[in-house]
Amino acid sequence: MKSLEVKEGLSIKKPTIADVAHEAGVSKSTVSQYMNKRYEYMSSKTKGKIELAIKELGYTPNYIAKSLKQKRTLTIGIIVANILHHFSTQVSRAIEDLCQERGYQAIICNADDQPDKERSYIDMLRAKQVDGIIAIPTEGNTELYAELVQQGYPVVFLDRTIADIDIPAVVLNNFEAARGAVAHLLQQGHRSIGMLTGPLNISVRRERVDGYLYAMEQHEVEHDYIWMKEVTKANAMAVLENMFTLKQRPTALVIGNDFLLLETLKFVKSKGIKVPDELAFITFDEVEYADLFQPTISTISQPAFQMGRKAAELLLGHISEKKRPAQLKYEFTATMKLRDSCGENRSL
Amino acid sequence: MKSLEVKEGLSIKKPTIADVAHEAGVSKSTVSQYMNKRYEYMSSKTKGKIELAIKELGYTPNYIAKSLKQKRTLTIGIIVANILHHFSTQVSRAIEDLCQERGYQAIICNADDQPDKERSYIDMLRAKQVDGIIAIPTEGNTELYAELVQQGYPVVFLDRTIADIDIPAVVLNNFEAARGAVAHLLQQGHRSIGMLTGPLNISVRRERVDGYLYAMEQHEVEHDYIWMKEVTKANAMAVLENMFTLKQRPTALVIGNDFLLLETLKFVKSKGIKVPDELAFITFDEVEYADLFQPTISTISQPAFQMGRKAAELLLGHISEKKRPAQLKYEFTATMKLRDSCGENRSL
DNA sequence: TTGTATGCGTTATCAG
DNA sequence: CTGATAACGCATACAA
Repeated sequence: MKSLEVKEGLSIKKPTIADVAHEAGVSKSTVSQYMNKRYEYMSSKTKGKIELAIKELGYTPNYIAKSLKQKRTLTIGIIVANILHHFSTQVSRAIEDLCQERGYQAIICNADDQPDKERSYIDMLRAKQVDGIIAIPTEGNTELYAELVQQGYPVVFLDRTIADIDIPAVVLNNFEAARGAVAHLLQQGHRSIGMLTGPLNISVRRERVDGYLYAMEQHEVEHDYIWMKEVTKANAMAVLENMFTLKQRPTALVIGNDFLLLETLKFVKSKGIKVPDELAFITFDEVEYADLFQPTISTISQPAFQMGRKAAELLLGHISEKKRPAQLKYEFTATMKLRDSCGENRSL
Repeated sequence: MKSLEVKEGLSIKKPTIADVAHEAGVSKSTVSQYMNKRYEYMSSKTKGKIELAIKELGYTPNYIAKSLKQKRTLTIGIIVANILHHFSTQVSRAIEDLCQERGYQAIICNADDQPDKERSYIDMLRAKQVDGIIAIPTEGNTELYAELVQQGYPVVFLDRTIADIDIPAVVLNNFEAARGAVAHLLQQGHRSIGMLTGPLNISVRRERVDGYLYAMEQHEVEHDYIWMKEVTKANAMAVLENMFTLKQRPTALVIGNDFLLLETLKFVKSKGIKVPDELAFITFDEVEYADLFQPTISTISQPAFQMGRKAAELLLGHISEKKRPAQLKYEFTATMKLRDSCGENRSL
């Protein structure tokens, strides 16, 4: 009963490799060999002694010491925009899964889209010597990222990319996704189509807007029918209300993310607007209730898991191969899930 | 331009405290003093030299080395049931926020309710010398937790507790929450009330079932009207379908979590059941769409943020004070948010 | 096949 | 006020 050794409630000092060596009557290096499974030239007798000593003492190696020596921590950092967003949790989960498969651990950090927090997390992660970083970056720390890449430090961007920075990025084909959604709405007969997006200080959103505008222009829609609305969660309702008092108001909407979807749903409900007859919409991001809502909600679904996994593969590859991924951009495709809210099942 | 020093794309060795000492013409210990803001007996001249050298070299301290020396990592581990659950992300977020305030970092691990994964994460976290652990525990590693507590290692349980283990826990008053919900339904005139819960190998769920049964018995409901259904996400639909073919089928339901809520909604929708007239329900866990759904969904809402923050306070307190929290149980109260789905706004 | 010596980058102790 | 030196726990080259 090893528990007998630790009667007192005091914090017990953990046994070290030296203790094991002493207990087993061998040297530290031999124990070290054992721990790292270099059994090749080890007599089964010493092996047995060491095994016993380890069990006896309840020895577990100290990774901190190991890391200091080996200059790697088997840990990576993830910097997400906000862990409360589905997309962030999904990619985190995917990254974590791959890490576990490969013996790595991930530290998840919330930058909240604030460059200050982002910087402070990067600094902390580096101080902790994490072997690499996967980030959903803001655009406020480009010099810092440039510095990292220049030092040969493994970094992979996810979801977003930053212009002129030589860091591989796993992204969605946002332009095409938005363009396709708008094209579908146009084809359904809509002419006045709105786009509701979060602040355009983020590449992803700008690309989506570009796709939207491109589709509208291709279809030669009059300028009066183009409603590109840059909103925050706080003012989305007000903007919608205002827009819908106007004559040429949109009959369809492309919504930028699940948060804005909620605002839209709130708006629609409060005004008693009929979906999709009075207003059709399709939203970026899959939501769990898409199929259950009345009407069901059309979505532009991102392969979040695959994207997260890909990012992790690239980063871990970079770490182990010691050379950065070949491509600079790994693009994934969104899939439209057409349901009732964009008028799929009605005759216009 | 410090960037000039690192022309080659090769991985640059980071400057150490020794490099700074050399550059500044002082000793390592003096630089160390400086880094730790022990300026008391330091001439402003040396201070300046060190400052300059640090900037010159772009020196940042190595926390791994620091941790090895100081035997603390300023890192804690969080073991959650599943990061894809809202509750887990919310508590993680709350914990992380407090950690950041106090200069700690959190490593989030997904145990997926699998004791094996849980054990392997605990081992890994300990190997990495994290200063403490917050866990939503399974009941498959009680000996391991017993060992930890016996070693005086800081652990706090969250959401769940384990019998006979001397570890402080932050929990919901599940019994009372379930009892209250059932009492409300009874008061609304329901008699046949069902309870849909996940597998009962988890204390939280058993407590809720106890609360449910207590309320039913208090109200002297006949045994035929008690529908306690232990289901998984996979078979929930089938169980519901089966139950609703029966004569004494429930007219109201208490749902155990947001996953089962989705299944119930799917069921209700596929069968065209009218809520709340043909079936009323209330669910544990707040969902973002509760107010938007048709009908709006009554919820039993947990103060996830406060619970997470409390757990973090207890753990960080234990770590810094070096003695465990006074109480063994910190109980939070759920709040019922009565909306349409449990018949709040209709006359029976 | 195993042991000895040295260093990883810090901090702590104690002289000076 | 500052510096030399010894840890911290492990891995590795080299010796034996």
